[in-house]
Amino acid sequence: MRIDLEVSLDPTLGCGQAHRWHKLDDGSWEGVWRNQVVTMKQISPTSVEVIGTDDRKGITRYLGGDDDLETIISEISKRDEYVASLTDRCPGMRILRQDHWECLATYLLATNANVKRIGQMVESVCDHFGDDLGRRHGFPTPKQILDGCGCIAECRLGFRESRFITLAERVESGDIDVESFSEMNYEECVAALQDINGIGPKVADCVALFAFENMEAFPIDARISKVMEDIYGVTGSYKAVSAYGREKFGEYAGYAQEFLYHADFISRQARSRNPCHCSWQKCRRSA
DNA sequence: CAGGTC
DNA sequence: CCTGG
Repeated sequence: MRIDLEVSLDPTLGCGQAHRWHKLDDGSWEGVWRNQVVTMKQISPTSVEVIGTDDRKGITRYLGGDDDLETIISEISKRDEYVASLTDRCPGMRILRQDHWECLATYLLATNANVKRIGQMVESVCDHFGDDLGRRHGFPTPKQILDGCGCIAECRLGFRESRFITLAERVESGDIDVESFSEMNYEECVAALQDINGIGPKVADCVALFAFENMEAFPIDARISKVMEDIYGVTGSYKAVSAYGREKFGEYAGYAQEFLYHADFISRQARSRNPCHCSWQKCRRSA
């Protein structure tokens, strides 16, 4: 199935928003979406070939296809020159609309772990408890996790394990109604999320942005924290830096965050691959 | 020490 | 604090 949409899969699927997409040797992306093994391949800047589902509307929505990129980019660009300069470099990057439960449970595991390790933990949890889909496993429901939780130690979640089980219990019992979060505005949503053990301000912002469509959320992770200091000279508490981002970039601050994140990701990647960039700077300085 | 949280 | 790159 071919989808005509301005979207760039590499920065959208491969930069840490969601954790189940793997890039295959042929350049396509394989992941699991709604318990279907889905493959997406970039055909042109404005079209992708999707295999594994025929839900055109659903997958388009998942890819953030309902967002008007032109409006969003113009809005965040007029608020900041630096972000404006980044948007051209990364056309078609979008914010995903992830499954509510999967996103929440995944980001609960994301504390104090690097991207690679988050992916390992998530994949392990899926392999242990999720539906067998052939090549991959689905993301488990709360019930599947609780039914199989005797062997959860094998997933090696560390100190996140008990939080993960407790979350599954609270959702399964109805104590937490995940769907109710989508009715809330940003402040309410983040506050409700932070009532969950193991979820602080950073994870709450990520889930509010990537699952519950609060596009003004501005999550501050280690990378963005450095960017905010280096580019804008902003330091301080999580609350302060995040509020600065929301106020500066406005209702689409989450998109601004993704552009800042992606630009830093690319520049660090280039620096580590090309050490002579550093020596060039030294030469220049000594000259 | 790592995309934090208790 | 768990665990692993």
